[in-house]
Amino acid sequence: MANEQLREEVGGDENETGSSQTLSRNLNNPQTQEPLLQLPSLNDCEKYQQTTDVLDLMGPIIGMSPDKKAESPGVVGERTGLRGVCGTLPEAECAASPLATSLDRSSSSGDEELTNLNWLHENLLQNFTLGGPEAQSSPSPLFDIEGTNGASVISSATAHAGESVKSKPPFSFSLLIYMAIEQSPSKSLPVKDIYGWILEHFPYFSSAPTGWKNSVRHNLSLNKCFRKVERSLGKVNGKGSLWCVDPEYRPNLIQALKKQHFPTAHSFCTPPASPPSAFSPARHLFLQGCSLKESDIDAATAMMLLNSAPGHHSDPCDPDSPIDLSRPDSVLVSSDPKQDHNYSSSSFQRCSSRSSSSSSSSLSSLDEAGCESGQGRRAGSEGFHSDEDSEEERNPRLPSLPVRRPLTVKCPLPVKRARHECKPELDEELKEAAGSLLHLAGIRSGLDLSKRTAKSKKPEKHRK
DNA sequence: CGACGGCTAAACACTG
DNA sequence: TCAGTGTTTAGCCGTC
Repeated sequence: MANEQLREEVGGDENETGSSQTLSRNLNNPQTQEPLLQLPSLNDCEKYQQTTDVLDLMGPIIGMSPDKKAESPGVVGERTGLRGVCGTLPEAECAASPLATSLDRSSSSGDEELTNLNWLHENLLQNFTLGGPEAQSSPSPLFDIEGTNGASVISSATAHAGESVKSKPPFSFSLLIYMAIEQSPSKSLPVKDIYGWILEHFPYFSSAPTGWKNSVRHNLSLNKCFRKVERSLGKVNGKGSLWCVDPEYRPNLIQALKKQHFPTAHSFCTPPASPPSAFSPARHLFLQGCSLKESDIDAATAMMLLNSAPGHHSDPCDPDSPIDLSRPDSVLVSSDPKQDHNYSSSSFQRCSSRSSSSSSSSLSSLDEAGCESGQGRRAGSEGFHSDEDSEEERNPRLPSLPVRRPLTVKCPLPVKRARHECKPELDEELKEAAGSLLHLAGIRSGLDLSKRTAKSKKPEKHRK
């Protein structure tokens, strides 16, 4: 039940050829069957391959090939990369996305300005298709990150990485979980699949002591960002629940991701060679599962942002909309380092707090559809605290998920309407995304990487 | 120095 | 019975 509804919500049946068909649906205008996104030519892709590595960065996270999915034990092969872009967005809105149109323009304009935002957007969205049929059909290495050619990319990166492959990822468990969940088409994963995703993307854990699984579960249980969704009728295999990201905390997680601290340098991160040099290290991000530069995480962040913003128009009232970049209080990127660790900024709550009328989030829908989690949220202590933790929220046994969180800012508009009303703000979203992309491109001032120290520098184990 | 975030370990209960 | 899952507690470390 839960699964079915989740799948319905994300816009497609995951079965059958699932990925490709769903991707087609997401890519094509349902009315005209015209492609919503003009995919660049192969030549373009190859050109980009020569000039940037950012796609390599995005690949494993955003659009791993279905083949890879199948290989992954934990990650059920029911995701498509593009889902992340338009998965929860009505196709019509995807079609109306200024981003899509701008991409059309840019992809045909032949603009080779490396710092051109269109180019960046194009690159990113190209990469968003990595997991889709285009990825499968395209012989371009860009679209075959993990396929035949991708293997070489990976091996190449691994060769560069050396020991770093076994380095601890610079992400916190909550972020790992978040990424795993966000990468799932249904935006929810069982613990096992979360394990699988982490293992797949961060080989470090494959050789790490199993304690990390405990940590994952610990995070899921304690971190308020994650919510448990009963599989209920949909349970086909095994025990356990599905876990999803609480939409209310999604911005927090994204900010956390954006602000994640990283090791500043790693031996394998070879100096960039091509013009968009700042992209170069990004190649290794999720292939290494470690050793990121801050620009790398910005890339990841940009991915996440784009994953949920342009084209995937956020409805400020729709918790299902990952983030509304147009809202200044949504993806709040504070310059205050103190806030970097304070994910509980009330503005987040304001922006993303679900209204009772906007409980159309995947989770809320699930909840309303009868798959009551029955667990509400526990009194999370780890992760992202809400300033508005009410007594109700602290009561882990209150089953009223949809109204679990007190409302602070109401969205006066019904979901559907609000979506339309927000469209003029897409420019702002694009600007936001552009900012992230500029970060991604290394066009940022004063990378104070030196300020940041590796969180994972402490030796594994042996601590106690 | 304290608060806080994060990680790890452990214990326990529940469930398939 | 067992393994997986979920929860809780405790302690430690690093950062601010």
